[in-house]
Amino acid sequence: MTEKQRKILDIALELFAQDGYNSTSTNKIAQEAGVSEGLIFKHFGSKEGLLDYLVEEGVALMNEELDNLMRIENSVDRLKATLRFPKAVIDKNPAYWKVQMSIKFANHEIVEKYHNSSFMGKAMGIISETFEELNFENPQMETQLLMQIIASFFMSLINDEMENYAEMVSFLEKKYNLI
Amino acid sequence: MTEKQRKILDIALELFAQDGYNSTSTNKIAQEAGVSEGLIFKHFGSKEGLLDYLVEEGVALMNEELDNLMRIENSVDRLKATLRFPKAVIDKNPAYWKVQMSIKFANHEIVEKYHNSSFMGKAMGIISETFEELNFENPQMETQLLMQIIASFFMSLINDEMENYAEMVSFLEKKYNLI
DNA sequence: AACCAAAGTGAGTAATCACTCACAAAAGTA
DNA sequence: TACTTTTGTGAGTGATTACTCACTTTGGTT
Repeated sequence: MTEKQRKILDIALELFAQDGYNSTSTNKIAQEAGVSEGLIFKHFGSKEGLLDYLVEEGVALMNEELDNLMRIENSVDRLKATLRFPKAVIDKNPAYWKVQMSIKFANHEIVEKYHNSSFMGKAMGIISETFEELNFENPQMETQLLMQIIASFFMSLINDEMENYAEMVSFLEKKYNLI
Repeated sequence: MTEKQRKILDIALELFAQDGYNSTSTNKIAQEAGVSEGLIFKHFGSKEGLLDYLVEEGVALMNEELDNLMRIENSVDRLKATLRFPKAVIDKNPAYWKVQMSIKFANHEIVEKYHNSSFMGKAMGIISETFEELNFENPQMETQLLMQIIASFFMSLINDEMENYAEMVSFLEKKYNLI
């Protein structure tokens, strides 16, 4: 990976997150990266190829975080960490998830392409296992509900719409009897 | 409102919902509506003016639905109806909410403009009042959590990602002791 | 030094975009 | 009927878009 190649990716990620994929021109990316526009296409083939690369990086990051979560042995601690997961992940790399969200609703064809490589399955596995270990009455529905809640937290955090995240976490900890 | 004016709105709503606002050209709207492209601008000023009109219609629809919800006297029944609210609303007019979601993440400037006219405040008022009437221990946090859950349901339903909505509703009814 | 593949350039291109405008048809209104 | 207003047309425009291509520069190998 060349220095300029990395620069293109970094600037593209920043601009995609800030202005959206569709509203960011390859011309602007080239200018801000201090690079000729042609180089983008030499390296990534197309604008969508550039997005592909960034999405893959995001997926890799998310899988890493999920692996860390999975490694927590104690079920109670794992569930606690799961509740804190959205904020922890977003604080590390907000741009990747802003891009993911912006394409999820705007570009239907592109979303279809990425849908398979989703990490939802892995996340569901972790949560499901946790609720089973904790002997919840209906682990499947508990899993599905918590997945919804976490997804919603992701969206709110990306839009800076959740000031009292910590309070919400401790509220949920009480509900789940984790004290 | 002219016949052609209504036709433009209907087609625009359909195409915005299907392909997204940015990916829908005024040319295509005109063609599918059987109307000259100029007429769109004569009636709505700009492409964004057309979107404004549709968003206002959506806001009016949502406020109507919220008023209906508010009119339910019995707290238990109102909370039950609140849980069914997302599916009930989306089943009636899916296109409006697909458009709302697609612009929420793609067009940052446009979102800012609509953010004030949000009906979130009204929804929060209804739910908050319900939890207080039902003597929940922490009505504020309960409200915020349920708002998140409902928002998540909206998103999942729009993307056709929730097959067992009914099961989820009855699961939540048990959780909230509504049986 | 001679050579070559990869990295990098930047002017150019065809397509698409939202939007304009001079004009025509239709619909009131008197 | 004579008029004004509203509704409607469609060719045209400048700006922007993603992408191409002929070419140059750079870095490493023999």
